[in-house]
Amino acid sequence: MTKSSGIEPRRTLTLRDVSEASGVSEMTVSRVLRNRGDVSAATRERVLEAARRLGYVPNKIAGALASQRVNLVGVIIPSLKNMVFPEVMSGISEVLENTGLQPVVGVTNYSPEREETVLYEMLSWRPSGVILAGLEHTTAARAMLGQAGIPIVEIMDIDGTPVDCAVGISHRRAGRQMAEAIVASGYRKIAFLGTQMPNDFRARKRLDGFEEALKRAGMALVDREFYEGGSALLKGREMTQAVLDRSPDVDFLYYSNDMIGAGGLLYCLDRGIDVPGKIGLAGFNGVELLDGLPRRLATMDACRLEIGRRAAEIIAKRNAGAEVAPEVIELFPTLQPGDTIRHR
Amino acid sequence: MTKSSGIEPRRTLTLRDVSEASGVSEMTVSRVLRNRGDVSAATRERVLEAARRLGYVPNKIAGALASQRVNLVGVIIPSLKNMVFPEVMSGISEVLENTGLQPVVGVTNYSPEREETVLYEMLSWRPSGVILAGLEHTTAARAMLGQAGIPIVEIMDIDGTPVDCAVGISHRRAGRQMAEAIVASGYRKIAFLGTQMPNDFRARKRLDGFEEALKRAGMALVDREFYEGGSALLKGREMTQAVLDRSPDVDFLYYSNDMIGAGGLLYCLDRGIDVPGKIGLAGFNGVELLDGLPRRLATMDACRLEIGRRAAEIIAKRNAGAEVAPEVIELFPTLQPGDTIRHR
DNA sequence: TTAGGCGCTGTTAGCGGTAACATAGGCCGA
DNA sequence: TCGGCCTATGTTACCGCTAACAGCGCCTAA
Repeated sequence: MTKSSGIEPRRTLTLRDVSEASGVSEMTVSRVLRNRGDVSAATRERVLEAARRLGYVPNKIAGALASQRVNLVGVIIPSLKNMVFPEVMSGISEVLENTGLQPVVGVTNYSPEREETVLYEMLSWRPSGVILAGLEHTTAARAMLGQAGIPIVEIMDIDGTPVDCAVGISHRRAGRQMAEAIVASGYRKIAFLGTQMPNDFRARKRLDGFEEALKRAGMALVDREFYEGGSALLKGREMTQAVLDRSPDVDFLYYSNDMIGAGGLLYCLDRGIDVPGKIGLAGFNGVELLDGLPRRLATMDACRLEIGRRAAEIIAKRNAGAEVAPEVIELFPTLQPGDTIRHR
Repeated sequence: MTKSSGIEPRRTLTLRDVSEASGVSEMTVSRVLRNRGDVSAATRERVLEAARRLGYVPNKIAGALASQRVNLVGVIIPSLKNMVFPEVMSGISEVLENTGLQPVVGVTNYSPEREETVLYEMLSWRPSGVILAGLEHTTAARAMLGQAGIPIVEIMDIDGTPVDCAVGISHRRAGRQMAEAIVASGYRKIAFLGTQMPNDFRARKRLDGFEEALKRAGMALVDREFYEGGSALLKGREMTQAVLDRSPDVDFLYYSNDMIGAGGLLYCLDRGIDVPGKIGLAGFNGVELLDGLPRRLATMDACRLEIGRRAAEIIAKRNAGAEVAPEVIELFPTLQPGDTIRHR
């Protein structure tokens, strides 16, 4: 392979190429391409034509270095497989779309160490802001966030102390509310089914709140079951079976998320169990999927879209120059009783 | 808010700060931080200590500009809400993890124009490679890809001409195979249920292949139904009801994806319809979710994880200096008959 | 007539790193 | 003793772009 025919992009194009092709200085080209400063219509046209013809793509690396501005917002979340996070992303993208800012996603797999690494990596690109899930981070991560000198928004959870801003719900309260609703409906033998993950702090907090409310009502969980990995729907079935076999007198199953809750619901229906008469069920998140189930699972909406939106708005506002004080925005999930908690 | 107490990071730190704090040149600090070149153990220790103490985070923007190397790989996909893509991402991340390369996701919402914009944005960061879904792009996007001078891998689909490399399955063939299996099982009145999206080229190709095979068997679709947006599971129910009401003699429902297929399956079971005796069902993708359903939906695995892996491997190999020729890697999905196609 | 302003364009000096080369000392064998 | 070579470190010149300012013609109001 020596030299092939025709016009070939030997090296990637720079402003200089466009400048030469259009007969103006690099600076003028830069101004045209960024729509900044005054450029005559004629020149602008000439430059744009040349840029288009050459197929010039600006080098943001150089631009960012020179201008000390980077239009990126780091978003750090535990996983993409849990539908919750793509929905948060939607909210974020939607708001950032009109601000010139662009989200960049990093995934931690629920590992604080991984989060620290991802954060370091992100900060090294000097983004205009960072949005990250949860309030629990390694010491080093907190230090980095504190030093970064950019807006930071911790999302999903507000039970704790944020580094800067926070947008989310109180999972402890959510757990409490669900417990209260269940108890009020007359259920007495309640079991919990959830993930094993020690780093799913929010699920943990929901359980804490749940147990706290039970205790206050003079009750306690009669059984609990945990899982790890695999198809959540299938795990929901398996865990439900395990619990019902082990504790036949259970009359309510509280799941740490809707997916396993849905699995449990399908299992109960398969078995012809009277839901919500004999056994009640509830999940958490309010995922869209539930709408298609034979019966609507009781759940609580985690305000995912709204959380994303609000977080992005904070970043955008700060980025536009507003000197906003650190703030905590609490959103309030609504309990959707569906058809799996009996009324009374 | 004037001046607060203590050590405050007035401006962000640079190599010079670390260099001054540790008494060596910037170059030596740079070498230590990148583990490149010879540095004495004593110096290395001193530098690392200083960097750690100051909380220095390298500036990759400057580094990238100077070294002309960017360890990013752009990944452009239609959506994060369709579980297929997070799974492809997993495959990509898994492979890139050990290469020093890092994926950066962009989402197009199935819009070619949006894809063009996202691509332009990404290329302006001069990534080491680009992975993008599908073979259909705007003319401008194709031109950019051709000019970029970096490895490009188009994934998911191989029915067409890639710009550079491609990894995927033949959706046309997949549709054909499914049709053949259905016909071979004795079903005769077949309906199609799918998305409205004109830009889901792969679903379109599956349908094309499907109809082609039907035609070859002397048959044709007896009905078809399309949807847009909303909960796929619920839409699957609704569409199924619509089709069954309209065409009561239908004996097979072919869905363009598993999610609506699952909705259809739940609907049929609710109605007490004999599946697969009276009506057979099939979807596409082989999503994990299906494992938890009361009955296993027939489907075809789209090789998502493997596609992600292979694509990332190509980028990694090229990035490591290998002069690989453009290649097309075809993967072969396996038909999983599940419990919703009758045997015979 | 002229100072001042405006519209447009160019020049200069970095942004914060890294490649490539230079240098200083120490050790070795011939 | 000396050249050669290695190790550890420093120096210099950019990478491609933009902020900031300078310059030039032309118009306008005093």
